[in-house]
Amino acid sequence: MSKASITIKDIAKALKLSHSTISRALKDSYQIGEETKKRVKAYAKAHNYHPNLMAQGLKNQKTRSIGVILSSVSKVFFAEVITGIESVASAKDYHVIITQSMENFEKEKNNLDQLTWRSIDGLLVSISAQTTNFSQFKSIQESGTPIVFFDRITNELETHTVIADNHQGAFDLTKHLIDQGFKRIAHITSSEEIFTTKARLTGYTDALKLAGIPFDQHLIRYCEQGGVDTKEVEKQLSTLLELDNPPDAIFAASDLISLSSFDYLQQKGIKIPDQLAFAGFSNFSAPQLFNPGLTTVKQPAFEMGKQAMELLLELVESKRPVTSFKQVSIPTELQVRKSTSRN
Amino acid sequence: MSKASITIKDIAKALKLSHSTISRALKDSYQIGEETKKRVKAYAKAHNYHPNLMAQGLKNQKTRSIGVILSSVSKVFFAEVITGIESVASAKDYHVIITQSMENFEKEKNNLDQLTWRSIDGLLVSISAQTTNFSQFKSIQESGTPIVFFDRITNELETHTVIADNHQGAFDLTKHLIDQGFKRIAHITSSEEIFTTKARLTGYTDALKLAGIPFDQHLIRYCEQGGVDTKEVEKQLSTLLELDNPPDAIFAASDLISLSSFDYLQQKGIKIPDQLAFAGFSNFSAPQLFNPGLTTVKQPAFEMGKQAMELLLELVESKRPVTSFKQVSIPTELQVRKSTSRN
DNA sequence: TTGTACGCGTTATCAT
DNA sequence: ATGATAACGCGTACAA
Repeated sequence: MSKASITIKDIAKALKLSHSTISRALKDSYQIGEETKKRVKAYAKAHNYHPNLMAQGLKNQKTRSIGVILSSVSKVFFAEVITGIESVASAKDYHVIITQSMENFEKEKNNLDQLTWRSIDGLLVSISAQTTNFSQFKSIQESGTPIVFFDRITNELETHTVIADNHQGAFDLTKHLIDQGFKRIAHITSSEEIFTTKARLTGYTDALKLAGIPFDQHLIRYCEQGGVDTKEVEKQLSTLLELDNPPDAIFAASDLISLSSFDYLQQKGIKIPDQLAFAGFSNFSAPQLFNPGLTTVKQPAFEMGKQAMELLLELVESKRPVTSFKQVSIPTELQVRKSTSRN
Repeated sequence: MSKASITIKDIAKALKLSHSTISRALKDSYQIGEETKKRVKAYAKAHNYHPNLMAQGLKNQKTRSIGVILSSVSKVFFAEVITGIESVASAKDYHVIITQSMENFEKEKNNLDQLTWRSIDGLLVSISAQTTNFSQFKSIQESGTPIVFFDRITNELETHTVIADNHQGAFDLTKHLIDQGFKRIAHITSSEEIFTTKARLTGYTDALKLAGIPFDQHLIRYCEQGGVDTKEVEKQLSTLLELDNPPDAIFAASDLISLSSFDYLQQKGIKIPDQLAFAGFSNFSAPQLFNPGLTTVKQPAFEMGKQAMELLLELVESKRPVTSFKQVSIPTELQVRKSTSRN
């Protein structure tokens, strides 16, 4: 158990100074002589001194830890977001506690409780598909812990937000389908409530409008659980396929939904894109290897994580209360492949 | 900044007891009367008391945090491992600090330094493809911080290890290929040094031996960087394809290598499985959607993370030094799909 | 059965 | 320019 780590007191003894002098010298206090500073710093470096984070935290009421709530690390999108977050965190000596809500409101609440009593300095959240009540987030914010929302955001709280440009991504993809000659484009998406759903839906409708294609409510299918349950997606899909006037193209709104849908269509023996075109929002690592290659809208995951973390640390480290907030929106990237090509 | 969190002192004042009595009552000390215990606990619960982790840590020289080093969270395998780790951690009130080595020895060293001076209670490691020097791990272990290795392990340190049964997985896959009638099976794998490489290679050779197929050194190709660099994989592949007597099947040893290889073969217009069969170790979320569906050996990622964390916490929480160590090996799962079917 | 006093490593407020 | 001392919240040896 004996960590060989050295403390300020050790340095004080060795250099025959008081521990407060050491502390000040290490923080470059103006009250300490240059001579002493040098001696202290040299000794500290030589003996690989690092401040004890718990002692610092106890004193300053800061933990230098940031909580993150997202739906699941197994989604490539979030894995990349985490990498973005970490890149900022490690540079600024914060550490990151990641929790997964699995799209479940209760789990999200538990994570929130856990993180709260661990007394994190700040919180980064992509809200779950089930969440409609934000009182807990609000009370955390009011108690002084800054929150930044990313990906799945809300306007129930005033704070920084970071999203992919969902509207533009959905617009681009829909327009691409229209340009390919598809006319009945179905949109299978997540819970109606959440932010991304709305943004993507308007991107979709705007593209239709621009092309003069009438909007058909029957072509919009919601998955309340965001597609965690495969059955849910399959049900919506089969509803679509059984329409009197079925779609000729499908636009899936997320990784999970894309996956389940694509799988289901394959199983049903439906030929893509000949019988039905298919595309979706997705950050799969290898959509080109699918059968056929999958047209995707890719979200700038790393960049989103990075920027969200930067904004959060701004709030955390700000001396005075921040009152003006940024709504960052980062462009998506349309990658066209075989699954949407009209022969 | 004012967290509304309540402390032991607050409870003491409210109940007109000393703070040490409160502390003891909350830990069910035998020296405290049942009556008092009840009152204290009731009050604590009612006011949502939680011990301040930093104060506890400072006192006990424990952080209740566990460091993790792995190559990249963007690999589905590791994402699932993390979920397994977290499932144990959150149940036991530990938190997990995840760092990524990106298969780079220097980064691994930095992560190790970072984690060390954060004074973690234990360390979970899948070593990078480049690592050949274990002195830093050794000194951490000697200084009293327990380490458990998983996935990429080493026998340079004495400790618990958790792996997938790489030998069996490689054996099963190779045998499957042989049963399908393939005779020249190439194996494209990671750095020659690392543990998993060796285990998979012997699984491969054992299957060949059993079938009476001669071993051909030319069919074994190593990627020193573990496939982070696509070019590296492509080079090894093209070497294989240009052999006088080229392979009729390829067995890739990892996610990354599978991906790069499969992609390259597609680009070259090589028909799988007709011209060349293909299979690999991989935890892709949807190998069935590939073109063609990919035969894979899947590693029990969640289970590995879970067991590794459980073993680590055993060490961390053990009162007396542990001297006997477990080498856990968890079965892999062969999933046969089109990419290895002989017509 | 309960209270007092001290220490964990650091920082801040005094004083010198 | 430097030192002594208190405080952050908790746990525990020692007293009572």
